[in-house]
Amino acid sequence: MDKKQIQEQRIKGYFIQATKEIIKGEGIRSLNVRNIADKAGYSYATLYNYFKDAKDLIFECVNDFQDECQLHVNDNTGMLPAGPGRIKAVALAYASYFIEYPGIFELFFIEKPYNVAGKQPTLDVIYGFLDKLCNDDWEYCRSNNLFTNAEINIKSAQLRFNVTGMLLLYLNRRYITDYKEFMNNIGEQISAIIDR
Amino acid sequence: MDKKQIQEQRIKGYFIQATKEIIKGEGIRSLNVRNIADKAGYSYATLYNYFKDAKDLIFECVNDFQDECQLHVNDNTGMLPAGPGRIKAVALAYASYFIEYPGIFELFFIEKPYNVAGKQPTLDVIYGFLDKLCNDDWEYCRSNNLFTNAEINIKSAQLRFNVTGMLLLYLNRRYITDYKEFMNNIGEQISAIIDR
DNA sequence: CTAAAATATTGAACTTTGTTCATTTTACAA
DNA sequence: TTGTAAAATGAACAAAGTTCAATATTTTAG
Repeated sequence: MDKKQIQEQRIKGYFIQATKEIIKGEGIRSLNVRNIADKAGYSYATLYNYFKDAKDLIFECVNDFQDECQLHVNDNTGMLPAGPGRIKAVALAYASYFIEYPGIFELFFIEKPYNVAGKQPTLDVIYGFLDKLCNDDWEYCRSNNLFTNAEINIKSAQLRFNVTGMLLLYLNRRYITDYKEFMNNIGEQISAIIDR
Repeated sequence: MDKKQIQEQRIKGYFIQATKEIIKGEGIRSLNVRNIADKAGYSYATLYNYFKDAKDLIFECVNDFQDECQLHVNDNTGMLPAGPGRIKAVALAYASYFIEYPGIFELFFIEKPYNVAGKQPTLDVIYGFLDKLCNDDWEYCRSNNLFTNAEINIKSAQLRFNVTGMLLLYLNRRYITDYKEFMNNIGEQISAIIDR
């Protein structure tokens, strides 16, 4: 029965791939079961043989997007030396990823899964994602006594909440400015947090 | 033609009142033109004689909710002396308002109006709302040399972004904790910002 | 006061989207 | 080759936003 599982995973993959393309292209708002299925080369009804519902399918994309975001961050910060400077660069790269793909921000932070219990692990990793990206650098700061444990706890939390809030306000047009100015502002905020 | 305008405003008011009740009660997700019209005592089609579309109607609620939130904040902080201590209390009361009415947070920060140009003034006042609530206290800090202008700019921005981010993560279940613990955490964050 | 004109209200109907299910198609083992 | 299990599918339904022609009400002119 192993063949069956391979085939099932492959077809799930087609739907997930189609969903990811639409989220990255037109965004989450123009996502619907019919255009997902079209792009995957199946009928919309077939989708329900592989996923409980549409929410279930789109939350399957979270892990892939996290991997992709991590790559983007590594590409932009991997050459920097560990420490506070790289934390700033990581946070900036993290923000720029979501600005490039607003639909992914919506999926990560705004979309509500119907069945919260089943999706809780996914929601947890979203919450801790930026911390995970900075983990090595926080460890570096700790072991080199650049910050105390208490400082690290405060700073990492401030980074997480501040960046999330800025992105929400910017992407939802409550915070009107252009990209360049926004990146300057978020850089200032990040520096204010890290540099004390 | 003044009578006409009074009548039109009155009927718009019935729809707005109905919408506000549903947002505060069942939340934005169970809001639809048919249950709004039912509660207002009209047909759903009548709604379109008074509002361009459903988005237009629900954004009309923003001002009323801001007034209500301001009252809530004043009730909880009006007796305190102006200054940094009251800024903390205002930010906490502001957060507690949105926690009591998650639907109002969604309306303020997540809901997207189709016609962004027409709604931009509303979006601007949402962005500056917390700053407005704290305005007297920031002025107090400035004139008493408790903080420099630069500090006030940084701190007010940090407060705005940090509180918005925490509320988003908490209300959308990325940040799993109970109400009491959350209020402790947000108090710590606010203190870290204000107390330097 | 009445009839015509203007205005307001309304349900029917259309669109879009998510979902279910009975039916058809396909794959495969005997 | 054929019978059966699995997979794929379109028809159909529900919920929601929106439009519009028809109906009801109000206002106005004679």
